[in-house]
Amino acid sequence: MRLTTKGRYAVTAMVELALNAEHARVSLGEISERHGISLSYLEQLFAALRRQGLVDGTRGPGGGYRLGRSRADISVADVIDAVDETVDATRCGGQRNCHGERGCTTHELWEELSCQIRDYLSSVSLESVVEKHLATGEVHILRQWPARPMVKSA
Amino acid sequence: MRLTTKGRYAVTAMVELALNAEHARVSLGEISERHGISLSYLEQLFAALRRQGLVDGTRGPGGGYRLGRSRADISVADVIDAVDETVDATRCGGQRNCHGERGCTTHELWEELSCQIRDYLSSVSLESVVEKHLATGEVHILRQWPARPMVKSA
DNA sequence: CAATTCCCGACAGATTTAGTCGGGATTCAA
DNA sequence: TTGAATCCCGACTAAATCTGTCGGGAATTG
Repeated sequence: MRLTTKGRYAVTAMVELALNAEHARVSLGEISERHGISLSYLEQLFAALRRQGLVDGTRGPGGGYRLGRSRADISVADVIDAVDETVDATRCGGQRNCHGERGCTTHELWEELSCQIRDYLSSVSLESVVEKHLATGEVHILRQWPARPMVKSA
Repeated sequence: MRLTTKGRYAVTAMVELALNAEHARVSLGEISERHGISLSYLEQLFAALRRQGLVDGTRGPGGGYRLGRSRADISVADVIDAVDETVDATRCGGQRNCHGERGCTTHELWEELSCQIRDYLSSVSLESVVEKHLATGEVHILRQWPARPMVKSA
């Protein structure tokens, strides 16, 4: 588990999606403008999120992204893992280190710490983040597009 | 708070120190050989740790590093912060982003998450790490040097 | 059709990581 | 006093990663 600005961007963007209603779409352009993240960079991040099934994109005007499943069902760890995708790199199997008979006990140790952090972040869902957020500050829905009207002719 | 291999190296090395008795010294050469980390890189990390008072170095044969204070009094967060030293970079003061009247609520949100991770890592002392480690695996003291004999003439 | 948006891959600059090198300074012991 | 061990320091470099750009394409809507 690594924590970088990349993960922060991803979580920020995912929270933006979570703030919207279940079926509303949010375009990357909106997120880009709102948070000053480059559109193409967002596209890269969302490509990874899409590969993990965390988001679901629709093309064309009025299109955009929405969460791939319920926001209660997506954890912060899911999001960070999706964009980081350094699967292990900590265990000693692939490393050339770890001399002596003691092996890599301290590596396992770090792995354990890493797991605990992951456990913690796995326990935080987008829903809980949103709720905490709503509790402290006002939020408005953001899109200008007609947001895929419920009744076609309305 | 960021989590990278740099922090992992630092924590690994600090645990190595914590595994030794209060007044025993461990040289960077030993740690370097044991974990396959370059000596000079370790020196850089320890320069940062020393600046924060987390370790205390002694030169000359039989010298080395020991913890700057009790291992119960050093948290994993202390160690990671010492080598990362990215003071903020998350808040919006220095950033050119955050358009619109909504400000950077999602930034604050991330900051909050980040704080929670930090809180968690602050609650984990080197001592607790060592204890957990001792509970699961065997450990031997590592130095070959006479380790600063208690009685000079013995 | 035109506009909007997702989608894709290659590229490039900046930053960070990781490591190298060459030299000190200090301490210990022979 | 000499030599070895070790910390200490700064500059430099190579590789990786982060962050962002560019140019194009495909799907959808109106």
